[in-house]
Amino acid sequence: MKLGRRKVDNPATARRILAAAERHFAAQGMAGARTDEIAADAHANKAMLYYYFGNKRRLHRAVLENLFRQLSKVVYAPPAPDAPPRDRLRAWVNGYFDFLATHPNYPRLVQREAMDATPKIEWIAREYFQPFFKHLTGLISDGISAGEFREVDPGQTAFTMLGAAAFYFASAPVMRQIVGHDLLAPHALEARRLALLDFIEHGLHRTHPKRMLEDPSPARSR
Amino acid sequence: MKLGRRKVDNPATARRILAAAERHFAAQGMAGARTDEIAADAHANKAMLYYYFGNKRRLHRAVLENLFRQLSKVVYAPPAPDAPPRDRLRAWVNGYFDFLATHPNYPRLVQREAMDATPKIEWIAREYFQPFFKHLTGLISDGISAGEFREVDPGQTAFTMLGAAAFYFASAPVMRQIVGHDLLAPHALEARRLALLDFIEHGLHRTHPKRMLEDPSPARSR
DNA sequence: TCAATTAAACTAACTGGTTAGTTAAATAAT
DNA sequence: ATTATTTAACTAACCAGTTAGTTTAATTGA
Repeated sequence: MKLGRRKVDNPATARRILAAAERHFAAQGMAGARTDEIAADAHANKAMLYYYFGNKRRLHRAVLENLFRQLSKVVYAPPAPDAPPRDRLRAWVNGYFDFLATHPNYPRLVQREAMDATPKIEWIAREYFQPFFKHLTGLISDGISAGEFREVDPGQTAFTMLGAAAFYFASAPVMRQIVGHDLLAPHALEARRLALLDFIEHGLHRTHPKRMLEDPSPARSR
Repeated sequence: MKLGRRKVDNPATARRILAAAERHFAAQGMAGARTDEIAADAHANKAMLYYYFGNKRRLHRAVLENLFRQLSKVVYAPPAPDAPPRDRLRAWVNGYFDFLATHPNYPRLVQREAMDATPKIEWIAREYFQPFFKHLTGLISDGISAGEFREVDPGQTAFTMLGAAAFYFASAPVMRQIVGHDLLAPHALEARRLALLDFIEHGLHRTHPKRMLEDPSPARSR
């Protein structure tokens, strides 16, 4: 009789713990993060972590699910279902980019999971990565069918796009030391967005219209 | 003056430990890897790990330096110093790709370090990442100056290229579950190489000559 | 040639600090 | 009054690092 009666919905303590755990898991990884430090960072007693989340692994999972849920809302929303593939793909990239920019912990958390060979996180692949990936390849396929994109391999192109986007954010901590400025600063982010869209534009499209850079999209959140 | 048993410079045990540590650090991270498991995997007594490498952190550092040394040999070698930038960049991409393909632990090890915000690994950035990055941006700048490439931002383009290459390899463990086949299998790697070169070609060059896909490069190792 | 010598290479068992997870009791909320 | 929330103190396991001693092999000297 496991009654999952926990009112884990709202309590401020649970939210503080979740936020602190997100930071620590992103920075140190699941194995490197310390429950004592998470609790201290959340201004909570360590026992609260177990009271609300059971154990370290389930806390980690809760962090991931919380982020995936937020991402799903943003990235699957069709801003203009009947718009040309070119615009729909650009809107998707902008949406994904905005999410990465506003959730700086996400790329590192996910990259860490993606590098883990253990099948213990198989649910992540099935539940989130797979639909996410299929959605992107679908957008690319649509563009090819419509004759707007070159006849690239959608899967390969999806890898390239995801890598180009995720690597920038995941590597930001070290790259700061290399390029000498903060990659996550607002103006750096806008430069990255434009460069990304520009490169995709030229790599993917048969023709290179100027409009992709003008950015009049209704999908942009900011 | 000389007495006793002669010291052999690179004992088999030390090499076995280094190889096992590379696998474990890549798969589990520095914090997640267990010294007992590394020693067992290397068929060595755990004390040998400390005998040869001092402690866990120095073993980890030795793993990284060993790989960086190998990479440096491959990726800075100018196959044809006076060749056109287009060819030099393609040779560079091929060399880097070959290194990633033949050293599957490297991308995950490096990505893990890149995500760490701690300045304890500042030597990596200064000693290896910085020259590596500068070299790539230099190649791109040369191509722009020569009028062969579009006037892109070299730094942004380097991020895109590195991300597109590294993400594929670093994410291979999970992506296998998503796309249903092994991304590191020989035919998958060749497909990835071609897709990468093709996308860079179209994203970077002013014109899109067919020859980039023919691959008659002398820089290819296989 | 062959034992004595010396340093390198190795092993099994141990240690102590760290860390995930628990408990029992107190307080706040309904 | 009963349940939800919070706390300090506790415990058991884990795990990096050590130690004390053994084996192997190169070198020396008679």
